[in-house]
Amino acid sequence: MKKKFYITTAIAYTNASPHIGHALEFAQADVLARYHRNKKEDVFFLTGADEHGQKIYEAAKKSGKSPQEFADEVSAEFKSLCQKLEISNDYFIRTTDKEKHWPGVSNLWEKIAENGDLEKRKYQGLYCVGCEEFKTKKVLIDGNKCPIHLKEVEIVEEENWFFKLSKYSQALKEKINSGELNIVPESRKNEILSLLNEGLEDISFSRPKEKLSWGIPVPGDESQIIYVWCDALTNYITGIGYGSNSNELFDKFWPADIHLIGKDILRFHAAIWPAMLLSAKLPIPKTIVAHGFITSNGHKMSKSLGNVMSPFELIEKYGAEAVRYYLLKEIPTLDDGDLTEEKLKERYNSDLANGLGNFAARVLTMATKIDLKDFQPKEEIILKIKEIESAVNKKIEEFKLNEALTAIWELIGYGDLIVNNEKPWENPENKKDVLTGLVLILKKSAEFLLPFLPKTSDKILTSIQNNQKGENLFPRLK
RNA sequence: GCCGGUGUAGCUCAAUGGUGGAGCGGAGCCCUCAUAAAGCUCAGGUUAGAGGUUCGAUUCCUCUCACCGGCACCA
Repeated sequence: MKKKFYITTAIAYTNASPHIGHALEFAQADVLARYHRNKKEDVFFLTGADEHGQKIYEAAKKSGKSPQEFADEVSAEFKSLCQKLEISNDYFIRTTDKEKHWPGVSNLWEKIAENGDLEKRKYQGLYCVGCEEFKTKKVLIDGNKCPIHLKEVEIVEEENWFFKLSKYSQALKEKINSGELNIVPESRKNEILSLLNEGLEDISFSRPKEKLSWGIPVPGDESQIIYVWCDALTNYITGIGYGSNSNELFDKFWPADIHLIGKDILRFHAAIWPAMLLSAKLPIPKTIVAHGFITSNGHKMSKSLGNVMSPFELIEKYGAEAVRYYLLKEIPTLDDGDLTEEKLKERYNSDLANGLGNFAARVLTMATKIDLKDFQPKEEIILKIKEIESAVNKKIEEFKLNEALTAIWELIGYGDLIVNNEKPWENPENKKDVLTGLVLILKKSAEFLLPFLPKTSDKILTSIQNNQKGENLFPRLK
């Protein structure tokens, strides 16, 4: 039986257009999905959009649209980004999908309720009338003033459904310690463990309809709307059919092998989500991978700093493959990384134009001039390729995609060196064994690169197959 | 405040209890199959600072400084 592999990204919150950070997460998940597909595993790759919540409701109102129209438009942008970045997702789940998503959320809610883990309680909070929302003590000025309105907050009571998260602190700790729930990287795992050591508190799982109008109603309690966590996190199972009339995909793919997320939402994925599943008596995900953020010139990207980069613009200007390459190579997979257009150009020229592109051109130019049938590459080359292959696989499985790329480029550099040392152009007929080796190196490089740069790899492999030089893969940038 | 992490060549980072490495950028040399690409050589860096353990530490311990992250209803 074929091994299955189910990977998800976080679903994007559609209160604003995609930014480069979304592109990073898409690209990383895409590499893993393609890698496992190439290993002939049965892969399902899910991404999607979180389209509920008061923020979206208000953003829609501001732009004079209905919340659904607004969500449709922004979601379309995310779908378009996926396409332009060559993301190979199998489905795009939307939380406003009443057919695909809502029934599963209601279903899961009921399962959790059946287990006695939902309870209606009075929630007492510090409320700012100006903001129309509750504030935590931490953000208040002088302990009682709203930081935006500088007015004293009021103590307001409202009713919420609460999820008894506290029950699950110990169970989660055991699952994480035993490795049943794996959290990558180690430092993030330790953060979660220390959080669990302090003990989790129950959390509210719904809001009164007056406070949160845009969302899924609580089953059996029309006065309340399901709050974001219970709604959004559930996408990971509704995206593969949980709660629908066909459980085929769900039965096959759940639990997720990897939830790839940003480090900012780790707590929700490492604590709340598994606790919900435990309560509902469903299997918990196997691995949660938290990636870092992109800075620009060392600064966090923000609209006020004016250093926000549009992924669409970068793709338009440099091509999807170049953007993918930069995100995957220059941003360490599990850490923060920096992106500027200047660095992107530098990387493009040094690695793609002068490295891969030029190597492909010089090898193909020589190789296509002569007939290479029946020649064998040297043993040494075959060994080198094997060594690189196992390094690449190991790095990918450790989620160090940038280091996997470094290994592939070591192979390209090895090939360049052979060309210089052997000078096959001087007497091609007597150097057929050398050229055969070089073609093999190029072919293998392209194969290893398939998950990272699918289009480029295809072009190289096609050129080799057709024995044609093909187009200039990455023209040098000025 | 509490907990954790990091601090190595201009930049990004790797490594080891015993004469400090790679990639990129920069300088020089050289070849010409190739996208004026590739290859070779060069950076004299007190491995943040101070102290300790040790025959010997950059790698172990302590302290100081700097920076970063976590400490729950912002998704």
